[in-house]
Amino acid sequence: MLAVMSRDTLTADQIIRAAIELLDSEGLDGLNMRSLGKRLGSAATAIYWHIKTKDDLVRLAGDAVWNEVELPDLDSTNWRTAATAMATSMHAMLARHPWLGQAFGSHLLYGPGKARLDDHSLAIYEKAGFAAADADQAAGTVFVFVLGSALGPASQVSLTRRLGKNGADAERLLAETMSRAAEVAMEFPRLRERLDTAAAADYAMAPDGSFEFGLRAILDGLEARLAG
Amino acid sequence: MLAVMSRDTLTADQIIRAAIELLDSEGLDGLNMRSLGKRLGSAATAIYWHIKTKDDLVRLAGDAVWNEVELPDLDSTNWRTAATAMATSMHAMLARHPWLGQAFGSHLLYGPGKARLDDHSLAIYEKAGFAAADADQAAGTVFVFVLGSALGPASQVSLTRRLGKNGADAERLLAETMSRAAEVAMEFPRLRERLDTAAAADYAMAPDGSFEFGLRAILDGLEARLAG
DNA sequence: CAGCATAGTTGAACAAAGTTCAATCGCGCC
DNA sequence: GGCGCGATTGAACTTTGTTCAACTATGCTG
Repeated sequence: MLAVMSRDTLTADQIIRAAIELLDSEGLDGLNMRSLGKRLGSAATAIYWHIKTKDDLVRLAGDAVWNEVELPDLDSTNWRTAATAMATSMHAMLARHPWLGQAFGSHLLYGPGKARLDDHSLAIYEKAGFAAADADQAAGTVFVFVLGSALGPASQVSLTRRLGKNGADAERLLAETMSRAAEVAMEFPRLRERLDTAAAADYAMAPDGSFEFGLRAILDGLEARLAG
Repeated sequence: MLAVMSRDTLTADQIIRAAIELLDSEGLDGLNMRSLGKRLGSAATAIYWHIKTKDDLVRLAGDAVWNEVELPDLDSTNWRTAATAMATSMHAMLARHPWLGQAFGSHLLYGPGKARLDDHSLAIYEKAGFAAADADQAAGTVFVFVLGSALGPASQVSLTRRLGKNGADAERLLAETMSRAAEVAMEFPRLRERLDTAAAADYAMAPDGSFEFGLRAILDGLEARLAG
């Protein structure tokens, strides 16, 4: 039945796990087959026996990490607590795997992992009292917000890597980029005002606590619709 | 003063405009220096006289398209109408340039175009009555939602191009991908239910009207916070 | 136990794409 | 007419995804 291999042989799971590690540390464009092969202790081309293309690998890795999102129990909590917990867990997952946001913009990730998520989040909004079609859209709204929130950090990882590649000090160049952004912002009254108070460079990214703020606002809006 | 060139010579503006056209039709990974050169009627390497790197070009193109977003007049409308108009205009812009969502996840776009947008959107939420810090977060929430909404379509463009590259019929392969997604969804009760009613393949993307739905919910939530 | 089929690996090699560089071109100016 | 410099060119180098033919080792079958 199960063929037991004595030889040290690769498996798709092993490859996917290693790919996720590389993606986490190097970003979406830091993943390449040769260094992945090295990490696996085999030739880069051995991977192709198990996985069709790099795009496929990204899709598989992308779908795998959705499984890290915790699905709140719906029986013991009200919908809003559940919705908050799930969005927060997804947010945390995206912080661990910033490349997923990017991948979502280019690889059309849809597999069992994402389906598991979608199903549960629909359950939450149906429990809240939304009709099927509205539950769809409510879930989509939260999903899109959480995903969008991950793009800024993803950008930073990607950029740091790209800048650091050509020998130069990555941190310094990133800081430079940020300060150029600040310079641009200086020309606008409201942005300038912010630069005085807050850390200038952080402006391009989302300010602290903005995820919680946004999530609360969205759920408030959804809740209001239920009441109305 | 102004050096007038008789010879047909490239300008950065020309290059950026051509790059935007290519990006629109081919997606972020469809842009390459050689075909851009061809479109400009010059060697690919001539571009490097005017622009440092391809990454820079993407940043410049990305910042340029922000300028297509219309800034509503704040004196003649209430904040909510203005916020809706601006978000809708940005949504439309992203539909014209789906690659911008992707670029935002990898190139840390911040320039005059984006600053112009940020400034105006802060003005809207300050007018609404938010204190400076809250206006920041309110603006960020809407921004992230609109940006996130663009990732699905971007993904589709990117994928279509990638799939169509190797000779195969892009549409057919995309349909196949979608139906495989539908197959996965079949294993989950709530998703299956939707596949019965709606067009199955569209599920992975945002359903129709979900942008308007989400935007309304977010603004409802923000408005409630002002009242409370 | 010999030999064979087959799963799995390897390194060479190709193609696409970003970028560098030395050579050159052509325009305006002395 | 020749010089300088802004701008262009094509060749070439590098990185990276992928293919392919050769090879290896493992389990199976006679």
